[in-house]
Amino acid sequence: MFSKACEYALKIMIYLRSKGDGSNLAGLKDISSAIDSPSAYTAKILQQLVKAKLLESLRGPSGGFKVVERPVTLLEVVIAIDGQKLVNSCVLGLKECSGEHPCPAHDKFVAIRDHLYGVLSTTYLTDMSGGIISGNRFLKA
Amino acid sequence: MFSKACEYALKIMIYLRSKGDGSNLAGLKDISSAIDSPSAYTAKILQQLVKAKLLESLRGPSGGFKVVERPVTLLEVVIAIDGQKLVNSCVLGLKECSGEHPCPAHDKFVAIRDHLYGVLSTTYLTDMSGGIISGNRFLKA
DNA sequence: TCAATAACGGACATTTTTGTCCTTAATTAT
DNA sequence: ATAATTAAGGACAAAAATGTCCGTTATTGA
Repeated sequence: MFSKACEYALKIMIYLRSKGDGSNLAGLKDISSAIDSPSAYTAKILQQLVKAKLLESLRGPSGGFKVVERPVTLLEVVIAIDGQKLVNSCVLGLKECSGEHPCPAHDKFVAIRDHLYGVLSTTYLTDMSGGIISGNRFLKA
Repeated sequence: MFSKACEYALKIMIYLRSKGDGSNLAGLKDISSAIDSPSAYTAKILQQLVKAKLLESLRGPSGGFKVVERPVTLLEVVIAIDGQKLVNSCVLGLKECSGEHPCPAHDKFVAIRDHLYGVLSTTYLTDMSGGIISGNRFLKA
């Protein structure tokens, strides 16, 4: 469904939000250990999230990453890493698939896609971070 | 959502069903041109579908492929190529994600997954092939 | 000022997925 | 029988995704 990179990105964002909104930074090692991801690869994803303006970073000792102030949806994270394809492109891979020129699965999957889009676009990081803080949801095995 | 191979597989199956149930075979060249896929790669996928007992093949002149007699769902095709992961594994990639040990997105995605599973398991190739036969659904651009 | 720390960024390595090529085996029609 | 046709299957190639390494840059605190 999501690429590995996108799975990591979602976990990163949820984890960082669970650390609080304020000046509460987390560094690479902290993050990759919290979400159980390869550290160097995680660094690349953090960079992408900073470029996408979903994270802010500070260098130097006591530096790290934090989520931007405004509310962030899961959809923004997914699009930042995997692009629009999950939500836009034809499930059968047709270049052009629309009401005018539909693939055989078009209608059935419009409904699924709408459902997915609805969840991703209305679920905020804060909706996910509560369970992490209270300890009954998990970001690693 | 689906791998490229799985997209091809779904198109192959829908196309072959649209050719009729009987002794009406289609060969590799016919198929790969109908669904606009690389021929040699398509041959590999056809082999997988034969092994999965979703297709039968006949060699020699006037040979080719046809769908097995019984009704086949989209889910069977997806599982034959992409395995169980789309329907089973955690969207955030947790090894173990369940009601006992859920990821933060667990509940929201159970609903999406159920929706997807429902469509895949109740949609048959015949439901998709009608539009191809009548010419108002398409398998290539 | 200097050393330590942490993000940045480029190059490289590995693995998986996608795609190609070519030989072999089976079948049909001549 | 033989030639033509078609699927089967192995080996290889290219591309994309995932993952690693290492030097550079910015910042902090001593």
